Amino acid sequence: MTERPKSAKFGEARPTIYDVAAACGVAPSTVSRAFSRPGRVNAETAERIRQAAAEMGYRTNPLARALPTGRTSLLAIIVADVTNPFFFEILRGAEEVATEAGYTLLVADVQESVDAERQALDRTIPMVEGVVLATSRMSDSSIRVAAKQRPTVVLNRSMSDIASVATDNSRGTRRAVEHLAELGHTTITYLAGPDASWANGVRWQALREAAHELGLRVRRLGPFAPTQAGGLSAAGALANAPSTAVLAYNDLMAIGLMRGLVTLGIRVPEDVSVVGFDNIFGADFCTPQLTTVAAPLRQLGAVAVQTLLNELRGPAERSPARRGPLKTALLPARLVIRSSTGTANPLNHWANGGQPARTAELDAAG
Amino acid sequence: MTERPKSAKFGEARPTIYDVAAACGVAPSTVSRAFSRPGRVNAETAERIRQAAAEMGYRTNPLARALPTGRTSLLAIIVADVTNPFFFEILRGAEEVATEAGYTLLVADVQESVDAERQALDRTIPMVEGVVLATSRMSDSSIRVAAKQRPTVVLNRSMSDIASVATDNSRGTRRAVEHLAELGHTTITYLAGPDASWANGVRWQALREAAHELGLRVRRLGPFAPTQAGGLSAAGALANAPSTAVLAYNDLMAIGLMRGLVTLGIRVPEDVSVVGFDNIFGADFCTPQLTTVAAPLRQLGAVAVQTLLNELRGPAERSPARRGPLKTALLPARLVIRSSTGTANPLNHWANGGQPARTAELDAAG
DNA sequence: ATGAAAGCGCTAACAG
DNA sequence: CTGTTAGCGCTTTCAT
Repeated sequence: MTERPKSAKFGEARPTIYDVAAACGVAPSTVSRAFSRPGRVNAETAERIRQAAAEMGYRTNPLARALPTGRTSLLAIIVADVTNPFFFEILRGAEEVATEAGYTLLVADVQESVDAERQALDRTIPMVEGVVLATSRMSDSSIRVAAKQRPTVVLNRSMSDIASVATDNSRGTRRAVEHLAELGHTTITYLAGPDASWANGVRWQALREAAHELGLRVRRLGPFAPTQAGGLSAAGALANAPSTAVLAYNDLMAIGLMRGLVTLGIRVPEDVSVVGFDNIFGADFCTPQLTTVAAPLRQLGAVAVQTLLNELRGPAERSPARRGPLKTALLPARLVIRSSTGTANPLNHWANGGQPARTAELDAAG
Repeated sequence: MTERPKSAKFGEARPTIYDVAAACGVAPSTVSRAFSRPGRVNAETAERIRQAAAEMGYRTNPLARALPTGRTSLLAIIVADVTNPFFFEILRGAEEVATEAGYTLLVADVQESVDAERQALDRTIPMVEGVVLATSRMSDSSIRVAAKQRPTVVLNRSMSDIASVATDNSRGTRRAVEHLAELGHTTITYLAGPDASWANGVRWQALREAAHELGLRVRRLGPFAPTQAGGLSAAGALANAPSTAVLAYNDLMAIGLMRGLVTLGIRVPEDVSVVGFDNIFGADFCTPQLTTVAAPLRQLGAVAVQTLLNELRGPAERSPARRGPLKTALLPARLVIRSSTGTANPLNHWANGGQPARTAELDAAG
């Protein structure tokens, strides 16, 4: 080992437990205990050790500690796209509880690529004690292999054999549908997101059920990219299949959609009402302000890490018996009504006079 | 060492170089070399080793490697607020080049708290090879103590003895002032951000200089929190000191300001033109769309990490001689003109009829 | 080109 | 309660 960062010009060769032990006339193991197992050492001795350590500027070396124990105090969170505002508050929530518990959070951005996701996992897993997969694009089986190596919890997804936490999309969707029904809309168009997205499936399904119960019809367009650009292109598709109410896969898409709509001369909410999902940063200042099913972002991140922490502490609990599938924690969503939704206009020229839909129009029960 | 994560139920006791060595009939050190020092071992032997390793599922243990060498392949980036869209693209850029170089990025959110920042540093420094401080709120001297422990680069700040990378705020500000001058504005109000912000000082200074040269007058209001809420309260302050043109410390504030202005019945850009800084996510879909001095966000993150990597490779370069201060890398900003700026209306009732300013009105040369 | 051996700094039995 | 003694898995002289 030639030039270690610490010896070269950085760190000035930090003292070790040996140095402290020598200075105090005790064994290194005692110093070790004084720091890692307070209580297992005589109060006075401990105090003497702490004192000396402080003076010498001793700091326990996390690497050296991690090697024999595996406790790195590191947790990883893999996000599909750091650039997506959806994750901001999730990260904040996750960091908060991780830090609180003495852990450091390692954030890996995989840019919506399954490949990058697998790589990130390969890279980080050996260094961390646990992983939270936020909106993973990987298959269930790939996730299971990761979960075999380290405690894992999935976010925004539901798996029967892996701890999961997600937004209660069904209830949220239902609230949105009710809102639209109250405004007099009779047909709702769903702008689909990625097929690989768990939430996409759940939202569509919930929409169909709620619509069925309330006697509304639904129709589906897409899939589109879950981005502003995706929403923009959805505007074109929608123009070919007019509708008075749209439920977009997420806010980003909804915002893009609205921008696309104005350029086509279609007004929101006069001509079309649009509802998004998530309530991300910006939903309150786009024009018109977006009505959306708000996900409890901060809480989602917090609960995910909390769950992970619990698994780290007592993995013995559910492992042996494995009685029945794990229930996924469903956090409540709430509908935030703003200005992008309005009463359905039965005389709406645009929605009634458009060309026939290019997409199959289904009865909700279909 | 009782139950290591790997032995319990996770990881199934991964094979070590000893296992691989035994399987190949070579010494462990040879296996080690085969992986860490390709070329220093016979091509055939190396191949044989790789083969066996692959079959046995051997993976080098980064922790064990890090202990003797200090090479953790970890870099830390400390951000003031993960929730601030300003950082999204910076993180993306940083992650990209870090990953590219085989490093993993550890993102720490310090929620705008100097205390949390110091803690985060304490926690991460021993585990990482280098640090980038993105928009640190700490004092120069605190930064220097960190830099003494690990290679460090500061982002959005300029220090003479620490590698720095920042946006060329002066030129950017100047472009904004020119734009406003062309539109016929004669007085520009600066909405100040945090005093502790380096960019805040630079922007204000540049504004004064540019205004002086172009014969405009300037005035300053604030400081305000660099958030939408801060901008909202600035709207009130501005109402007491009317102006036809405003330069806000950042986009978040500009957006908040515009929202506050509409509630006061003041129109943008008819009554006031507003210009922001950074061009964050949302600047293109707020109403009106924001004219702003765009920072090269992605590039900022990328260059910061790149600089750090360079320091990691050759710290010997500038250390001994230390000939003169380090020049900070200044990345070009560009003015993005959208809809929040318009021609000054000399008959503007609001700006001319308002109450006298509560804030000192200074001549640019003052 | 390869082997033998000595750690990196800390933790964890196992005695005493 | 504290000392002794082995390692954790890998890297790196130093020989051969």
